[in-house]
Amino acid sequence: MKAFIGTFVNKIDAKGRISVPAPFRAALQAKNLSSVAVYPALTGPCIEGCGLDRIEAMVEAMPDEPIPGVDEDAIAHLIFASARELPFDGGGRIVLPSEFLEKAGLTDQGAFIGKGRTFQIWNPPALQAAQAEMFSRAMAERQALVKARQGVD
Amino acid sequence: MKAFIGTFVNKIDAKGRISVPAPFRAALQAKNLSSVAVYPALTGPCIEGCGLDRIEAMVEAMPDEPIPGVDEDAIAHLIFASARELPFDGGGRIVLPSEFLEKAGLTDQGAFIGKGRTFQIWNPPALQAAQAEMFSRAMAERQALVKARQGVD
DNA sequence: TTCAATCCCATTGACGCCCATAAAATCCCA
DNA sequence: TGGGATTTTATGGGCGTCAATGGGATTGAA
Repeated sequence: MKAFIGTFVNKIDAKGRISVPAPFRAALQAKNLSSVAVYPALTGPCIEGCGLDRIEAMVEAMPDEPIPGVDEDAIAHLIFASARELPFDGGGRIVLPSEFLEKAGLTDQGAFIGKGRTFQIWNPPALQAAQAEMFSRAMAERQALVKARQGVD
Repeated sequence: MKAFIGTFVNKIDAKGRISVPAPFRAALQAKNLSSVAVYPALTGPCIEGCGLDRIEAMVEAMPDEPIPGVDEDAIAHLIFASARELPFDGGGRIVLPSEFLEKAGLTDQGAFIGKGRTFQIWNPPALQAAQAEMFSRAMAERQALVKARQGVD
């Protein structure tokens, strides 16, 4: 399976259009998809996307019960209800609805980042800040591990 | 499995191209790969690379849940999002994106060093300095061991 | 009719692909 | 074993293609 890998910053034009990076399109077209499914991310101030097939797989994976559990109901609201299918235009672009632009604080540029099975679209400065913090946290934990080992040896 | 072994210093031309050492290419072509996956190293001022298969294996190994954990999310950001797939040209070269050149302080030369399952690309002087420091630290620990033994004997 | 969404076409600039050269390593045979 | 021939590698440069982007035309709905 082709994964979503890499970071690509593209422009958002006056019509709200943005080019989906060619590698991401290729990954989707390998599954005969000509659109992306997009929904607000649950992990940060950005929007998340994937192939429609993954959404449908999530539906299949949900238990089908007369009275859904609280978590299932929440996921249904947060993902299924909030998701939109955005088809590519001839140039490989999608039109971002205004709700999504607002949710992610997008104005003139959008940063596509691959996250494996999914990708996200960020406001570039916000992405910078979020990743810088993750990086320093990772370094700090590495230091903590080194320190812990020193106590052991 | 063929490992990445050895050190090779190659030129970076005006287009940002650099030849991947033939032994490394051979290791990748043994897996039918015609590209490398490259990402900023978490351990030092250099960039790290491997076959795309290794990245995709990491993707497969990640749990596929609607709401990822904080650690999974961080890995996705620091590896998947930060990685780029760089295909070989006819001569076995890759073009290094400017983010990577900056991250590793690369200008006119790059030093490929094999690290087993992965390899790294360094600014040659920075590599010298880092290796010298590792060497002296190893020697210092050796001295400490010698001293400890003296107390025992 | 007016607005919005979708489709189509044009531009341009980057990137992939090709070939050409030179140096180095390897091979082969005397 | 030595020297020449051949292959592989590293590197430079040019050209064509495709991706990203902008703008206009067409369709459909309010």
